[in-house]
Amino acid sequence: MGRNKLVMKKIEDSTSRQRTYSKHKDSLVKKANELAILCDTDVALLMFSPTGEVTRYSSRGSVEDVMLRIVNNPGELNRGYVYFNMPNP
Amino acid sequence: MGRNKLVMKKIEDSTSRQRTYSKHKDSLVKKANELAILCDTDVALLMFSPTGEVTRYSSRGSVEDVMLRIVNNPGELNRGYVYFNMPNP
DNA sequence: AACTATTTATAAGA
DNA sequence: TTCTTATAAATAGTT
Repeated sequence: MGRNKLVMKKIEDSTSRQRTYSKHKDSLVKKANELAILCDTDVALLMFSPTGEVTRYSSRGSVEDVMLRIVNNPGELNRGYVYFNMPNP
Repeated sequence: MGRNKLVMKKIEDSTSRQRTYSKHKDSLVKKANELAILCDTDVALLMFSPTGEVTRYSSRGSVEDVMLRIVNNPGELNRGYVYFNMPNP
C-alpha cells in the first residue's frame, strides 16, 4: 500500500528493511491490541527486528501467560487454526 | 475504519463480536506474515476467539520455536519492546 | 520525523 | 451469510 503496490519479497536494502520493520511492528501491535479490546480476547505477539531486537505484546499478563492458556487446556489446540510458514499469496 | 470510525471498546453484541474477530484475525495473520517476509524476521502470533478457538501463526517452525529463540538468548529480552495491557489510545 | 498519494482494511449495508 | 461499497486506516516513497 502507499505510493506503490507491495511486492511480497524480502526488502534487500537494509536501511529500508529496518525502516519498514519499525513501521509494520507498530501497526501490528496496534492491531493486535484492537482485536483484544474489541473482541475481549487474549492475543500474544512476539517478533524480532532484523537486528535481533525483541518486541512482545500480550493482551493479558505476559506472552508466556497467554501461551500457558494452551498448555493448560490442550483441548483448545485441536479446534483452532494453525498457520505455519505461509507461502506468498 | 469502514463506514464508521472505530470505537475502541468491547463489542457487546456477541454475533458482531465473533464476526469482527474472524475478520480481524485473518488480517492480523496476513500482516504478521507480510512483516516476516518483507523484513526476513521471526514473528509468532497466538490468539483466542471469543469462543476459545486458538489461532497460531509462526513465520518459522512453531510458535514455541520462536519463543525458544528468546529462552535460548536471554540477552535479547533486555533490548526490545514490551507492551503489556495497553490502554485505549 | 513529517507528508501525501495511494493502497489496503473494514463497518455497514444489500 | 456472502458480497458490495463507502469510508477509515495504513503506508511506500518522498521531503
